[in-house]
Amino acid sequence: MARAVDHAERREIFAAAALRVIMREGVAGLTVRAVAAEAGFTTGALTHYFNSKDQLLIEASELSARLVRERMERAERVRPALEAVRRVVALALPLTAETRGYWRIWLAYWERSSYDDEVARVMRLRYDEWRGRLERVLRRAQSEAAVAPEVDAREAAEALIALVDGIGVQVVLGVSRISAARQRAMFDAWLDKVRSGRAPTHGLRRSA
Amino acid sequence: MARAVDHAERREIFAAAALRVIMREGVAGLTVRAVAAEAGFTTGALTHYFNSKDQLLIEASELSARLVRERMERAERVRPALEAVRRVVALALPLTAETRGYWRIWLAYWERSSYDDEVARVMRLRYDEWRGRLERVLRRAQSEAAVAPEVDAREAAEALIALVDGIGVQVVLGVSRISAARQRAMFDAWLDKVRSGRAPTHGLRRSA
DNA sequence: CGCAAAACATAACACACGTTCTGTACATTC
DNA sequence: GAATGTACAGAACGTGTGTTATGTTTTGCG
Repeated sequence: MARAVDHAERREIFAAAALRVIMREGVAGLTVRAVAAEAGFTTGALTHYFNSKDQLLIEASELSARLVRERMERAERVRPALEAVRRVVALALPLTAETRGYWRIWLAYWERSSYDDEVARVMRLRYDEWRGRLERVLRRAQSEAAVAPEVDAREAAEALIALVDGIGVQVVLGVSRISAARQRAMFDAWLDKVRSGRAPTHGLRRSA
Repeated sequence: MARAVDHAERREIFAAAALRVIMREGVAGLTVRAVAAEAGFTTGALTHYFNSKDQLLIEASELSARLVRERMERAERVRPALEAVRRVVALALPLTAETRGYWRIWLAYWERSSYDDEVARVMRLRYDEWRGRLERVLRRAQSEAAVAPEVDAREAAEALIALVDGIGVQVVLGVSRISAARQRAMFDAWLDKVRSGRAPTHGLRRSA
């Protein structure tokens, strides 16, 4: 036997390269040759770790999820809960260049999932996780009386996802330069609808 | 000379076929052979009317816009203006199977526009038209005192577009079965924020 | 009619793609 | 230090692609 390299690590290198290719040229530009070159290898190396392009596509998607998950979980634990809602959503909004890159990737996966069942299945898992996270933190905010008790947490989470997705799309398309401030304002307007009067979270402003 | 067929009509036949192919298999499945077969012709016929695939892609996009524009313009003229807002948005929401088909097409064009400059240019025009329409009808509603005067029509239009896009994405992905009723409820909740108190449009409920 | 141009069909072309196959350097185990 | 399987490189293969080139039918006009 002979093994000097970490198998999982190499796979992640290729997955990360795939994400960069998608950011630059879309899923249509995602070829095994392009990914291999981006990673600094040849197709022979890539096929040694992935025996199909579909596997690579899925693994890249899972990498992108893993990259944000840790930060999301940290933001979710913040107290008070209403501030956690703010931080979690702030991580999802395309406020930074990095997040805008992720939005381009997600848009690509959305398109593909509309006719690729395997990708659709993975996307569904991602959304369940995302909705669950929002639902959880909204419920916590309710228990702290920061969100009105008559609000249905599940429906609120779905509405919030729709808002965030809508903002993400417009920013990626560049159809209207929605500034970071405007993104926050749109989110705050939504949050105001949902909040109960006696929330003690006033004056808490986050950085960019 | 010899011409028995309407040139523009034939082009539209191919453009419509392209839309159907995109609906069924995404932009990745949009091949000149597939479109020609879908239209009941061969590639020779297609190239007689379009000398590049990109031209076909753009023309198909313009067809999809034209198909909804007429209905949009009709809905926009409805009075009172607040009801026009409702109808225009209802046309955009993925309430029917037909509209859901269009959403799949638009999603495909979004993805492509993130790395194809020509498609991005066309998409930008579409969005300007769409935002302009919403802005116009919202302003009219303001002049009828159905929307609060302090609302910025442009910003409100952008927020509304984000909401509609977000709903559209979730429905196309099928990540959460947002019913037609829920879609309307989400829109109504948004509209309530924007309305002034003395709007005379209560009790007016549209059909599905 | 005759003929020229339009409206197609069909085939060929060059290329890029995912996949597979073959070859080779190298680290590890005996 | 040979043996052996890993980690790659690089080329080849078959297929599907957009485009182009070459036919064949159809249609209007003098």
